[in-house]
Amino acid sequence: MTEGRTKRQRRAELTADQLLEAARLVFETKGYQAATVGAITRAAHTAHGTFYLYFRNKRDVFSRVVYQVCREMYEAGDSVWDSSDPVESLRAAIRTFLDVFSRHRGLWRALIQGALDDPELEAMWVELRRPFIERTERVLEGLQAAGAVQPLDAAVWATALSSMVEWVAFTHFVLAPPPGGDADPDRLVEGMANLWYRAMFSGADVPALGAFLV
Amino acid sequence: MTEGRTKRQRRAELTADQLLEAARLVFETKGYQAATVGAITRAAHTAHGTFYLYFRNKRDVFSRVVYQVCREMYEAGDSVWDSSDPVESLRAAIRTFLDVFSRHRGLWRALIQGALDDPELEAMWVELRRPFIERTERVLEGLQAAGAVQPLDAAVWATALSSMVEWVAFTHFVLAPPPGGDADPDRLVEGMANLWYRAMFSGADVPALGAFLV
Amino acid sequence: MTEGRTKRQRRAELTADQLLEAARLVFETKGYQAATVGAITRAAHTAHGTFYLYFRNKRDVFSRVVYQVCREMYEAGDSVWDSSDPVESLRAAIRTFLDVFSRHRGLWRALIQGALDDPELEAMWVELRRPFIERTERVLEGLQAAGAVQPLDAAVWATALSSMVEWVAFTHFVLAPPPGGDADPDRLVEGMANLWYRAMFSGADVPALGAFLV
Amino acid sequence: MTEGRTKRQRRAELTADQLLEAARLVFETKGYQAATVGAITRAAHTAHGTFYLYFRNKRDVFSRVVYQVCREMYEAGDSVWDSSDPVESLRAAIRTFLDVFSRHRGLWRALIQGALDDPELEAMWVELRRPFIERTERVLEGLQAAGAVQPLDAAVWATALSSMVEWVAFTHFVLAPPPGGDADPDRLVEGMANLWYRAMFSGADVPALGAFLV
DNA sequence: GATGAATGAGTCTTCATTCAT
DNA sequence: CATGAATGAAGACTCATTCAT
Repeated sequence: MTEGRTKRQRRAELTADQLLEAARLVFETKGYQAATVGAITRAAHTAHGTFYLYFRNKRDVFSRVVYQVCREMYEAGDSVWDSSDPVESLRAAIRTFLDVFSRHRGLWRALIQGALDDPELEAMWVELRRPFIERTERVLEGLQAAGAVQPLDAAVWATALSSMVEWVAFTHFVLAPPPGGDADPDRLVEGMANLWYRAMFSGADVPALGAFLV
Repeated sequence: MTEGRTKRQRRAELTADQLLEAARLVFETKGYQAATVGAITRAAHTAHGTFYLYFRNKRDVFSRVVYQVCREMYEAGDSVWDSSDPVESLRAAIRTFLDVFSRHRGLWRALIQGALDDPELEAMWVELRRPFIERTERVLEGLQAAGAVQPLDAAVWATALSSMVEWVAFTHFVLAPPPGGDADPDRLVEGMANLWYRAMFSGADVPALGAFLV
Repeated sequence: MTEGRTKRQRRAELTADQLLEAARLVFETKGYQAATVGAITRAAHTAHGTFYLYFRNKRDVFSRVVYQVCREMYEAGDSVWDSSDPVESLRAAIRTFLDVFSRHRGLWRALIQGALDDPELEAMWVELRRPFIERTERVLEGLQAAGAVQPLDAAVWATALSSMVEWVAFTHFVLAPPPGGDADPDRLVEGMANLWYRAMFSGADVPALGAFLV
Repeated sequence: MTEGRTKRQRRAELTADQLLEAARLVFETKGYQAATVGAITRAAHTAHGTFYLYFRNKRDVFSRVVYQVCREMYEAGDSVWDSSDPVESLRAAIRTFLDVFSRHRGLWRALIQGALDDPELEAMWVELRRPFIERTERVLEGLQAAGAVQPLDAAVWATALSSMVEWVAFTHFVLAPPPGGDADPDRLVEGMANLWYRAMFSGADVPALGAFLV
């Protein structure tokens, strides 16, 4: 009896995994709106109706797919902050982010599509971004508390710097590259690490800006 | 004869304007995908078929609507760079951007939706962003040539700083604010101007970063 | 399990048959262009979407409907060629053709409409005609090889004679009869059989034609 | 005053001719259903509304276009029947028909489309065909009265022979040629002239047909 | 657990025709 | 005579979701 139930459970789990994996594939290649339940079940070699045994609807699978990937992303960022060289630390963090991001470019596109299509997905996405930003915020607060950087608005800076990396990644890896020049990831990493670094550790007084502006 | 033609032309222009305005309204409130030609003509008090007298299809109106707004945005940015106070210049530029942006939040949502839905809109959007970024790039190059800032990768920095402002604006004004804290535009402006400023004009040597990181 | 599947399959087959039959009816009465998927599903007591479960589109159903009828037509012609009386053989063949043709007059109209509307249907139609013509061609070649008829261009004759019967049938049974006199099928059969017969088995030398022509 | 009116009339006639010519072009290239009033006025460099000054609707222009061409066709057939060689006479008549036909293939397609689409056009077409058939009928009656051919049903034969040439022309010049063998017009002419000739002037007794049939 | 047949709402687009100028 | 702006009806096709087996 127990064995029977276990067998069933295993079958069910297998089916669920198939569907989830198929969904990821479909969302990745087609985006959120163009992905259909039919395409997912077809890719999972499952009957159409089976889908609704495991997921409430398209939104439901999607959020599970996204959740998985986000966790991976967040965890990837954990291991990088240990260098003693500050610039190298930043480089590594940014590079890791860009790596993971570009590996899932299709899914990112789908994520934005979904978030703009469905308020619940939007809320989910906002929630998923938060830990990333808050981690940065804590770093900045730490630096500040230690007197390593001049006073700054940690919350805003965290948002701004995170947004910067996120949106550069998006426009470079998700959008079709503009004709003429594809993105060089290394250059992006170097440039952003440098920017970030200087912003945090600057203290110089500088002359008026006006003269140099177009 | 001429009067007759002019009268007709004026009527036609009026109709076109009605449709364009109605389209803006509809895109702004419903987003790109949910906007239908029917909704637009209804809002414009026009027969359904009249739409196709002036626009090839949904994409066509949309790009015209977006084009209008983008021009407004770009031009709004032109008048700001004249202060002699560098930080104030930055503040003004960012504030202007956020202002215009938040006035068209619905349209921005629609723009991203459209760009992710339709490759041609995507291309258009990429093209619309470019002048903004290139303007920043020219500013950075000017500063560099004048020796006012340390050497930096102007192209990447321009992309990064533009992306930062754009994406902060998007996440704060387009996405539903997370429960708990709405964005304070002034604080965003202040924070980003400060960040930008320090990044550009920093020159300090700084201690190792590692110690302060979580 | 098997029973369940069979039951479902039977239901599905039934639905498909209903749709096919409804489609035949609709095409027959309305012609190709005026026939709509909506009319078909209404006639089949089916939801609109159900149609697309069994057919790709209008062309698809149509070609299946036509295919069915053409097979019937071709097979009807098989059994006739066994009389020992040559004229009677011809009569029977032509009469059979005219019979089947007039039973499906509406469909023939639709077939020509469809063929002139859609290149793929045109190709299908050309292909469906071929076996009819080629059968006649083989008959003519057989007669020639046996020395029963004088040398002739079998391919052209087969085309010409087939076209004759086909187009006479069309103009008499599909087109509205001209005011004044409906066609007498028997007379058509008799006349064409006679014509065909004489063409094949003539050998006489004849005087100049010119004198008798208007 | 009179001159003014005449000028106007000339202008009007010119416009009408432009429209008619444009219509012929459009029908010829697009067929009946796909031809639109818009396409015609565009080709005629005329305002859309101008069309309705000269024609009641699409059917109206179409029948005028077709009428023109049919007259040309009928007249082309007049000059051929004077050879003293009967076979050559037939050849010339058939060749002329095929020539004119193939020069207007597009219009023939449109004619059939129109006739099957619109009962009035159907009636017109039936009426246009009649003189062709009746001329043949009179020839056959003449031959019969002179004892040059054996008794035959002149009406049916005229219909049958006309249909033969007409439909062979249609399937060879209007329909896309089946892959493999395009039509050789000369061979068609020769074969049909031969067939027609033998049918009319045969008198031989022939053996049973059955043995040679597949 | 799994199946897959059935549903039906929802939108874009074309075009003949009218009529005020 | 000529213009061309406006009309609005009509139809194909997709797809999320349900439910009987």
